This record gives sequence, C-alpha cells and structure tokens, in this order.
Amino acid sequence: MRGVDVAHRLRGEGYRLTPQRQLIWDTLRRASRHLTAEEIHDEVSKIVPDFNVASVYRTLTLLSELQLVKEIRLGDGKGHWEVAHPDDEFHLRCRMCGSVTHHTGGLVEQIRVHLSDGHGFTTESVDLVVHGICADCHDGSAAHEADR
Amino acid sequence: MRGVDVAHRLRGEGYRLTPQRQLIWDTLRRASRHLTAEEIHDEVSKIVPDFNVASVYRTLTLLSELQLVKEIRLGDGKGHWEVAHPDDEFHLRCRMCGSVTHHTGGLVEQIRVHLSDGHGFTTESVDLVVHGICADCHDGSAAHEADR
DNA sequence: GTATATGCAAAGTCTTTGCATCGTT
DNA sequence: AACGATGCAAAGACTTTGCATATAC
Repeated sequence: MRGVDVAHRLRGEGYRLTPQRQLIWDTLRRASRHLTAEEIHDEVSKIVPDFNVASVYRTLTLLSELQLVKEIRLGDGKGHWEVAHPDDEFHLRCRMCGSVTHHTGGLVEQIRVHLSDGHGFTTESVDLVVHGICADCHDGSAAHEADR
Repeated sequence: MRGVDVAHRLRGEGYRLTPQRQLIWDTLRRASRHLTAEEIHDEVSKIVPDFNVASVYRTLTLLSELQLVKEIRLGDGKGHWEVAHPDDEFHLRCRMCGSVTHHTGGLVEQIRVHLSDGHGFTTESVDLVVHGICADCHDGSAAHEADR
C-alpha cells in the first residue's frame, strides 16, 4: 500500500497513464468513504469538465484487474470502490449512521484456515460485510429507532 | 426446512395466498441451487402460462420482509434467492464448477461475539460469501474450468 | 505516428412501478 | 363485494458498449 505507483503499474502492463486515471486514483486514495462511480465522477469532474462516467467504469474495471482497487457491495444496489487492502479485512456497516468501517483481526484468516483444514476448500477471496449498529450510535443515542 | 406454513404466515399478516405465491415458495423449497428471479419465473411459468416477472419480484420482496426467504449476491450482478436459514450460515462459492454450498460452523457466531465484546458493534446480519475452489474441483482434476 | 483512452450517445441488465383487471377472503 | 394481487407495459437505476476523435507514448 502506501506508495503504490499507479503510473508504473499501468505502463508496466502496457496501459497509459492519463490525467483522468490519475485523478480517479487520487480521489480513491484521499477518500474517507467508499465511493460510488457517480461520486468519483462528480469529484473528478471538478477538474476535468467534460469527464464522463463511462471512463470511471472503464478505469475502475482496469484498476481492479490490476488489483489496485476493489469493489464492495453494501446492499444498496450500487458498487462502492476503495483502494485495495489486505484480504483479511472486512467491513462493518452501521444501519443507523450509514458508516462503513474496516476491520482487521484475523477473523478472515480463521475462516480461511477452517475451510481449508476441515473441508478442503481453498479460499481465494472473502466477501464479508457485517450489518448492525456501531458503538457510537449505540451509546450516543437512546432515542434512535430500535432498542430491541 | 421444517414445515413453514406460508399460507398461515401470509394470512396472519393480512396478505393473501395466491397460487403464484404458493408456487414461488414451492419452487424455492425444492430448489437445490440459489435461484434468480428469472429462473423462478421460468419454473412457475410452466404451470401459470402468463406468469409475470414483476410478480416474482413483488413476492420475493414480501417473503423477505416476512423473513421467509433471503437474497444473496454472489458477484454476478443478479440477486439469488433461497429459503431463509439460520443466520450463522454462509456460502462457499466455487469458481470452477460454480457450485454454491452452505456452511455452518459457529464462524458467524464467532464474528458476532468478537465484534460485540471488543468493539461494541451489535451485529444484525452477516453477509459472508467465500470464493475459492471446492474440494471436488480440487482433486477431481483441473479440467473443470471450461464448464459452467 | 500509432495504438490506446476518452467523450458521447445508445443499448443492456436487472428491478421497480403505474394502472386496469382479476380473484382471494 | 371489497380490497389486495396480478399481468402488462413502461420507466428506473446502474453499468456497458460502439464509434469517432483526441492523446499518451
């Protein structure tokens, strides 16, 4: 992570580094959230006026083939994108505030080992999104929707 | 699983049991795979000639609100549906043969506990799909890739 | 200079919705 | 008989694709 050199990765595979691609990458790197194609488009459009959504999709597809970015589905019907991170991270989504945070902690590795040892299943990737209520929304708000 | 009485569940909530709804339910109960809306439509159409996909979607939405069925996203852009099962099950998807199997084993419960204890996150639902190679495709020789 | 990327517009998928009619309760 | 459910068609939301032009190398 840290200093991934997109330019080098792209050119190394015979692709070109265009301003649009660089800007999409920069936008994802800077983002604190998981952006949709449209959000990326809006952001880059501030700099490239005629920027087109189709280019966002084409670039995201390319970058994901190079394993530089990753798409996650959060259950709202749209794709959300982030800079690729180690595979043993997953997402916690709070249904109150809508926040999506990363979580690491060996759980994914545990799954991997468990499946391999006991069931001969070789894990390639783990799509794990946990929906629930985050700590903040828990104590911060007695008056929210469900107390259960 | 067990004898869930759709008729009763529906009527109990003020909904009607129509032949279409019953057939959709039966189709899901009998299915060995996770069906798409279109597959359900095709199946029920054998019996109800003018059956419409819109009704499939409307019924699936209703049944999922009643927690009788559940949608899973397997990464192919379509929704796949199954009869609802205990929440601590998840799916293993083989990228060779395309099979999707259920897996139970306390892992989801572990996640739940881990997040609750250490991070104050209350889990409501866990979306977990593990992609990889199943045992069969592993030892059954490497020539499966072409099918699907 | 040449092949790749882009913008634009149109098409594709999957899913949802409006409305008149049908059918369960 | 009443009101929810269905069929049909059209619209929606998100994503992909064809093609002429622009541009990175």
